[in-house]
Amino acid sequence: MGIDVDLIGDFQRRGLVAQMTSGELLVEHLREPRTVYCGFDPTADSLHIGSLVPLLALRRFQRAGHKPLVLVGGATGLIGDPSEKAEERQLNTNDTVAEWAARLQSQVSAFVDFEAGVNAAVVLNNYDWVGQLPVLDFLRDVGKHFSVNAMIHKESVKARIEREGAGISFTEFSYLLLQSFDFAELYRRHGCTVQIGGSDQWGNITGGIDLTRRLHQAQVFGLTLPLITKADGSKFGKTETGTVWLDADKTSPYAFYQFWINTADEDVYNFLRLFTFLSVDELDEIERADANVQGRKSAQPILAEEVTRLVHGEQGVVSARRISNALFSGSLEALTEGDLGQLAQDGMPTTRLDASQIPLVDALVNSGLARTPRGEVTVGQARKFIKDGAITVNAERVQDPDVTLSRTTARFGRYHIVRRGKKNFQLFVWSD
RNA sequence: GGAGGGGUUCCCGAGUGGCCAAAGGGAUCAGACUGUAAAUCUGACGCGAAAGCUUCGGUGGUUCGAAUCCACCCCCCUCCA
Repeated sequence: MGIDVDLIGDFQRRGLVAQMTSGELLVEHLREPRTVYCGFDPTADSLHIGSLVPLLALRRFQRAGHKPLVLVGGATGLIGDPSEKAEERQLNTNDTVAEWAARLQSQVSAFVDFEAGVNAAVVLNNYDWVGQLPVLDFLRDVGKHFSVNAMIHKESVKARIEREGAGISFTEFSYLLLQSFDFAELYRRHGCTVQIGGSDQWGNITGGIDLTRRLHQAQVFGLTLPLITKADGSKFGKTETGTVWLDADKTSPYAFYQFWINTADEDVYNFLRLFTFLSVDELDEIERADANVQGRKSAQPILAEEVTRLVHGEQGVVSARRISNALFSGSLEALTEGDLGQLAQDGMPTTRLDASQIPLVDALVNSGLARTPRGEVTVGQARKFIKDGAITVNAERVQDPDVTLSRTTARFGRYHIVRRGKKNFQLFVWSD
């Protein structure tokens, strides 16, 4: 397999480079097949879309002929990276972190290729080399190479020291040493010479570069990826329902697809560059074509399909698209009994009903549709939505707050599709 | 240690005895328009169907009545030492 010597050029054209060490040397270095790593700490039971750019970047390296190491931070996750938090974090228990680490291992595996021969991916857990490390060895062999004077000037540490009422514990302060040691250790064990990560990882990466030079007299490299920003300044990756997770059980493929299809025009071409493998030329073509389109741009559906396919596979795309088409094409009446059953299968938000009837207000509350702007679910909000004309039952607007849902009004005696606002749907299924 | 300034509803920020559930802006949600967009316009925005109930750092007090006055306490900021 040949090496794509223009990998960094492609990264730059996509806007995927925040910082990199010795640019010229790195480009030169990547003319040969190399081993590159990126770490993911288990801070939750799933990664979210914030980790997507680094994951895909690893895959870009692999496609260019390099060998990706995906590091799950079973050890570092026990400590907590101060660069990710404005305040000292609560430590999670060993069991919790171990369980999360195991989950992440299988999750990240979907993003790289293990059958690629010489540059097949490897998933590692840094607990394997840090977990049993004698503290005295660590302090003498690793700690000796770090200057506290320099460390307190690192961005992440400085912010915490200067922040009123926050501070930083020795535990988190030493995070840098652990991650630096990872890089040195991956160099020693796997010949890994490149580390990538989010832009907040720059300090941790350069720490590893320095340590590797001191321990092994070797030149290794680092590259950070940009923080994803939106044109309107709001935070990327959040919806009114919360974080967009990669785990299908936490964020369904349908919800995931919807997140992307709702991308603003001002962001969508940029996101296509960051989150898909379509070539820059193809993307330019899409943008050019869209410029002449008056209505719906073609970019959002492309983005949604590409990213959903990467995360949830072809099946995820098919079901997400099936639900989306059913709900947003405006022809709910056309759905057959089989279609409705499929929607539930596909992971459309569903509530099961046991009684023979239920007041619409209660249904809105039980399903969580009656969510106030503040995030609470109340009866009052349910009534308000109905009065405001925000509620639709089986495609018909309902404005009487005393309406009751029953089997007799259900489609095929089983289904009610309730919509709140423009794009919040809930499928109610009456049990047999 | 001394001298000032301040803590108001998700955020910013008015309000200094009743007309205050508390101006205005932002965020959010909904309606109209539209492309499941942006911009714009409209409405909602403590809880409650309502009566009413609970809010203005905390605890007490004055008063017919307090976010507004008094006492003490907690926290933040600025300046001086």
